[in-house]
Amino acid sequence: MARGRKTVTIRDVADDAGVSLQTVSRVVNGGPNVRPQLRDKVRASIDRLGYVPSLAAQRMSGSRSYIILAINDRERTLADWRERRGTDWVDQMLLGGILTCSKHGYRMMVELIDTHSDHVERELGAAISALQPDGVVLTPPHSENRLITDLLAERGIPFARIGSKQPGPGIAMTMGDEGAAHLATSRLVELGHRSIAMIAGPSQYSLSGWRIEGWKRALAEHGLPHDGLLEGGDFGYESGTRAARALLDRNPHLTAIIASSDQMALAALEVARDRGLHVPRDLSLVSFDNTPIVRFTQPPLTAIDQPIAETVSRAVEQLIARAEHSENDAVIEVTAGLVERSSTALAPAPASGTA
Amino acid sequence: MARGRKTVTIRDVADDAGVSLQTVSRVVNGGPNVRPQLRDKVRASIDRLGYVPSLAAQRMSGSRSYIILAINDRERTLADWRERRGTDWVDQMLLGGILTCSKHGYRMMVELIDTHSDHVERELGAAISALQPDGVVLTPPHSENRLITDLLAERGIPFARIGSKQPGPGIAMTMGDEGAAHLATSRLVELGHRSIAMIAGPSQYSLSGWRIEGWKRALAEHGLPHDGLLEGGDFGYESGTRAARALLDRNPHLTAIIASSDQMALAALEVARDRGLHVPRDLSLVSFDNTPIVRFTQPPLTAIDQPIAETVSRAVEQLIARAEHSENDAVIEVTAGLVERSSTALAPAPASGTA
DNA sequence: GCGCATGTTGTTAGCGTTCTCAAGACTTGT
DNA sequence: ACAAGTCTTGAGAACGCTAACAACATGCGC
Repeated sequence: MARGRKTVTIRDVADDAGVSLQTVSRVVNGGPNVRPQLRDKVRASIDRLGYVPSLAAQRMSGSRSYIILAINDRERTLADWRERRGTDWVDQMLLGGILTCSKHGYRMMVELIDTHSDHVERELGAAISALQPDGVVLTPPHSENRLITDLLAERGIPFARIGSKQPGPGIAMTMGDEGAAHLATSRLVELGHRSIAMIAGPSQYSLSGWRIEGWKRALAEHGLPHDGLLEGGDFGYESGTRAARALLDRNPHLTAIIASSDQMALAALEVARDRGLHVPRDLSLVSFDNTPIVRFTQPPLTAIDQPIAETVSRAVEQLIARAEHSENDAVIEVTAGLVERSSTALAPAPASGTA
Repeated sequence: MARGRKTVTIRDVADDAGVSLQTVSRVVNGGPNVRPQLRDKVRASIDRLGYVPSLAAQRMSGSRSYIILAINDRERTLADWRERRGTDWVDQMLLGGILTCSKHGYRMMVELIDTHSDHVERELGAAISALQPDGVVLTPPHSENRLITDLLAERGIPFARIGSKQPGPGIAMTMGDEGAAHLATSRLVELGHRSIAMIAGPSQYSLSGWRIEGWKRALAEHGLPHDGLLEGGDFGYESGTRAARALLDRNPHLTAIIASSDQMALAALEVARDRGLHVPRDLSLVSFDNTPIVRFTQPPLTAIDQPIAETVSRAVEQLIARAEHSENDAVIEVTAGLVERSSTALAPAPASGTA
């Protein structure tokens, strides 16, 4: 029982079409020098027999594995998952990646690796040795981990660092964090806000820094101060609560907060509600990420849309190009947009009498 | 440049340890008859050289590929993704799968396939031929597609059908839909509700039917009617709006709705708000899925928690067991729990004077 | 001490593909 | 019409690993 019908191999096709293995291989791979007549005959055999080359065999003999590996932070992923926060990285990245891979005849595989562990190298090395991927996509906070990038560079595997601006080795891809923060801040200024705070992400993510820069730059352009208006968080809900409280305690005239993640924005929304502040009448709120959650809060949140899927998709395309004909490293910036919903509004008229 | 350091192969280890290839292979695969002394020596060489067997080579020569393939519905996945609904299947399933796979030395690969297309067979056949997975996880609505299950059965590949109760071929795994619906309904009855409606999922998913059954059974147990209290949806937001409106129009005394997806529950929440009905004071709401979204709505929704990750995890374990030593098919039921939040409350006292 | 089971190691032959190189068929310029 | 190329096809090796078997050591009962 359960005997699988024998697999159709290239040899079966060759026999069926009356040609050599090599000719079939050439047809399959779009080889250049095959007579049209023969090519059609071989194609017919392939269709009739339902032949599909074995990925493993292709990897064995050829130079490519047709596999792109996507590396995620295990710790963060698992935390997100267990606590049922939106695991936005994973699904957006996976879908963007899978689609683009399959468009080019590649496959995407996801690997979870601990950043904090001492054996990042071992874990990554093992994955690479086992899979021998043609390219690797690194997500923060792996993107700027020297141990990782050095290892990949040494092995000569093309890789893309999502959320990094450092030129080479590897392709650096950013999602316009500085510009996005600047955009959000400017928009708030436009709405009349003069005291605009930021809840930043953890400093080990460079994008946290860029967002702070964008925010500061926008404030500076309008001659607004930023002292006491910055709090740090770890992207998680609880840290958002802490940060929002601290900001509101410290700045009685605060009218707007930009949070570096949806979870922290949600927390800020809750803090505002607790204190009887109406969003957006009393306090405007902008978040980063634009995960599905923020459309269904009350009010729905204005958010910077992180184009994760698109970024990964473009990263994959770059990697495949490098796998097939070697190209140079690059720094690529995808721009993020602002999706205005109902958590932002004109700044309240300054309470002239108070404090 | 960019020449990768040559890969460490089993031969390098063999030479280093002064043994034959086969001995190394035995050590790597935990073979039974190797002298401890030699085994340690080989292990030392493996560690020193950082050897990890090539998956492709293992697949080529051995009978296993160490790959589990997870099949998702492309259409639904893409729709969810584009519209930024929570792509709950994908990430929960992926994470549950990846973790369990890697625990056993396997890898999980995700494939998106169109159910509606006429060439499901071709798409799936291609994936199987290329990857030659040791097991396949099918998610609804693929789980009961004869074309797919027949193909897998014929090829002798173990597979698990998530969301199916039909015994064999393949492992059938359900997430206790009938029981969960019964539980939610009973709980509402307990809270004093007498008119409890359901917004069901599309009929092509058998779980839609089971949920309806559980709901009806609970109602019947308490002598409550179900006429006019059922509406169908497609799991999406818009369909939920339509269904909720129809239910409220038709049943003036309606005090509770169970929705077969979070999106539809969200829609119902919005419809209630539009009509000036307070949730949960005037209307109780229970949803299915318990995706991250429902924790942050106002009020947070009571929801049936679909243990997707756990189910997939168990499915993977079953598949691996079958890949290694053949076992019989099975029907496995994982039970879903009810997470009570603030969208459910005691039924309002019947408005005695009205209609 | 002999025969035989059992434990341990090595040898050989593939797995399905692509790469390299060589050989034959067909052009082309003169 | 002939040499020199170009296009087309095929043969054989190689990729890294495991399965199957062969060979040798070791232990045991008698």
